[in-house]
Amino acid sequence: MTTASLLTPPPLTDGARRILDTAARLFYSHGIHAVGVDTIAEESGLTKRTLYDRFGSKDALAAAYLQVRHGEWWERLEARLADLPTGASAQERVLAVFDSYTLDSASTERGCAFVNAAAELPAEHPGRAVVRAHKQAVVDLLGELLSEDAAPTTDHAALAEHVFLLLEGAVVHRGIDDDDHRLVAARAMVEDLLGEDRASD
Amino acid sequence: MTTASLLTPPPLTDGARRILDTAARLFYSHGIHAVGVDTIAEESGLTKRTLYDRFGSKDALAAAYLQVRHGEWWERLEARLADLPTGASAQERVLAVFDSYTLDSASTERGCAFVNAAAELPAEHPGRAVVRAHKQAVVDLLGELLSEDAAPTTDHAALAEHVFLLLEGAVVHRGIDDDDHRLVAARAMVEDLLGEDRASD
DNA sequence: AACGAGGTACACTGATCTGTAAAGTGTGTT
DNA sequence: AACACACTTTACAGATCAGTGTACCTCGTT
Repeated sequence: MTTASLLTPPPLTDGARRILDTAARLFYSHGIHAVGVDTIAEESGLTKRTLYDRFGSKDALAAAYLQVRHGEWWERLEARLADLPTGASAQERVLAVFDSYTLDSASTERGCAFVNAAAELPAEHPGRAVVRAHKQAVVDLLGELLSEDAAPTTDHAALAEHVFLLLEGAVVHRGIDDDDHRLVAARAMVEDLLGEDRASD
Repeated sequence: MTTASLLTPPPLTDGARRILDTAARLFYSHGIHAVGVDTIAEESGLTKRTLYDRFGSKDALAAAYLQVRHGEWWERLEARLADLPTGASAQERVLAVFDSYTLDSASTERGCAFVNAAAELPAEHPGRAVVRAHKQAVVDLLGELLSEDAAPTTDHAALAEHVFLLLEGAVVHRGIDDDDHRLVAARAMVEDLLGEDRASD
């Protein structure tokens, strides 16, 4: 409930939507501090006045950007999960999370949008709450995927944290390295990790 | 050689040192974009003129900040490794890397300085090369620590990558969460990981 | 005594930053 | 006809940004 409202942007007018999409693209590629509101207005084909009428402040726009980013990520992942054959194992479903990064390289070129935002936003910025909510949602999702068919003896929460940290490390370095080799490597690690788990069934 | 020069700042005058120390503190706490050169000059008790005479540009100063940051991190870690009893296992030595984060909380409050910098710096910024060199040095170090007494059957490089990703994920989230619980958890995961490895000797 | 190096003081440039003021246009609804 | 709404245009405020020019001071070295 709290999380849902934190991760869902308010209803938007057409113009606001265009501003937000433009802001999302620019914020992700160049960072939030590096992009001015004038640039956003200009590139979206709307005016700064509209931007402020709709969003109130650059900080609020940045927070909305993170909400949009979460929404897109979540949708892409759910679509990928839905595409799996019925009865897909927990392992296959968790690996689909990694694939959603390696296969959509354009949207991961600069690493994790949420980590990047947290890196440059002060503690009191409204976007930081969105970042925390997003990360909590990812951990929770991994926990749910793992609890569906895993052995009752395994600690699903701990395993989810392990997979989560591998994922985070790999995605972050996707933004530092020039390629996705760490994502591929992390995927293999998780495959091993969950393979061993299943072997102990 | 290349790496060493990338990670070592040039010799500095006393004033330059004070400017750099001040910049390091402010850049880490608030981000590079968020801190102006006027603030750095003022807080270091020197003038902006001196800053530019010594460093030439803010970009160069930011790159030097990352070099200093790496140097301090490396020294702290070497001291911690030197404090270990002689004949300490690879596991103990790798875990010391994690301890260097959990036990020096002030310098990790905002997560990984290098990841944070990469998040806000454009691809062509000189600091990015320092970030990559630093991360390479960390992976290499882990690989060396692990190869010292591990079983010959294990793939040290792959194990080092695994530990590295857990470390990276945990340190990054140290800057997002309010506590170091993920660092503690990651340390335990590595303990397990290397424990199993030793059990297969 | 001369000189260079490190540093100070301070005014300044030109650009860019977030945010606001004021007045007006077009469209659809009641 | 009246009104709300989304949005426009132009202009501006006030701050801050990185970076420079110039003149001067104080050392230690030669």
